[in-house]
Amino acid sequence: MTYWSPIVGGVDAVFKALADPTRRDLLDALFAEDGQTLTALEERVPMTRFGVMKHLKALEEAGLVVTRKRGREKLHFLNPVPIRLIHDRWVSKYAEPWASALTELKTQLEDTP
Amino acid sequence: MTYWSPIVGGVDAVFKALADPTRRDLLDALFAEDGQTLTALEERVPMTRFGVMKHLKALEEAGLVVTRKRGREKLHFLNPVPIRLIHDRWVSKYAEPWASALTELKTQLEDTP
DNA sequence: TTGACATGTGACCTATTGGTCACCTATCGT
DNA sequence: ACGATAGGTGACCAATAGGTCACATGTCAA
Repeated sequence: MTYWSPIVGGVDAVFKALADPTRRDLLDALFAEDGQTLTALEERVPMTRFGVMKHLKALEEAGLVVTRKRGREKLHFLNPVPIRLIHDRWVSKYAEPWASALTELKTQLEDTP
Repeated sequence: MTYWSPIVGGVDAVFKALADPTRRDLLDALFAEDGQTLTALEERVPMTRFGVMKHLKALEEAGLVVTRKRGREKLHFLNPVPIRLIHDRWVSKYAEPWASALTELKTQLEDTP
């Protein structure tokens, strides 16, 4: 069951969105400076405005980016919620057991005289 | 600088590998039961052996799966290291500030009389 | 040794994706 | 009102990815 999901296209959309290096670069750009406009982001990436627009659309549909319009410009903000959900519900599943296995090993070693 | 990398194709390969639902299913299958063979995994997924092979190859090149040969069979094991690296170096960057922002807010609220 | 079994390779096709462009709408400043 | 600026749409193309198949190699078990 899903309690609340800002992820329109589901988990799959988030993973797919993160799969492209350009989109990760855009997230990095927004992480460095939030609320940037399309034309500002366009300069950060070797691509025409239209390519950037498509990537931003993918990020937005995945819920990784939220937007607000101010006059004729569109401001883009990073939304960490989906990536946090991915982490909590999926990444931790694989990463944690390994970490705890290490911890157990450590404990075991320390407990052995 | 990279200290040690089991990720052959780099971070990008890992993200790309995780982007496909079939490959995530395969990881789930290996998470449920480690060391499965190709034909065993084939039954878990609506696809021919060859499709599964390609997906496993992608997972292996991303370092998410490691293999061992036993006679004529090839055993597949889940490797949590790359996903852990992704988490530590990338996911946490976006997820953590948000979490700490919440924590700060909480602290602030509690400190206000 | 012979047949069944487990996996591997390369060609092949189709659907999807990344990227560009011509053209269009809306808003700003003067 | 005007040109300049910010963003949007749909068509289009090339590259890649997902999937299947014919065929081929290595390994087990009787």
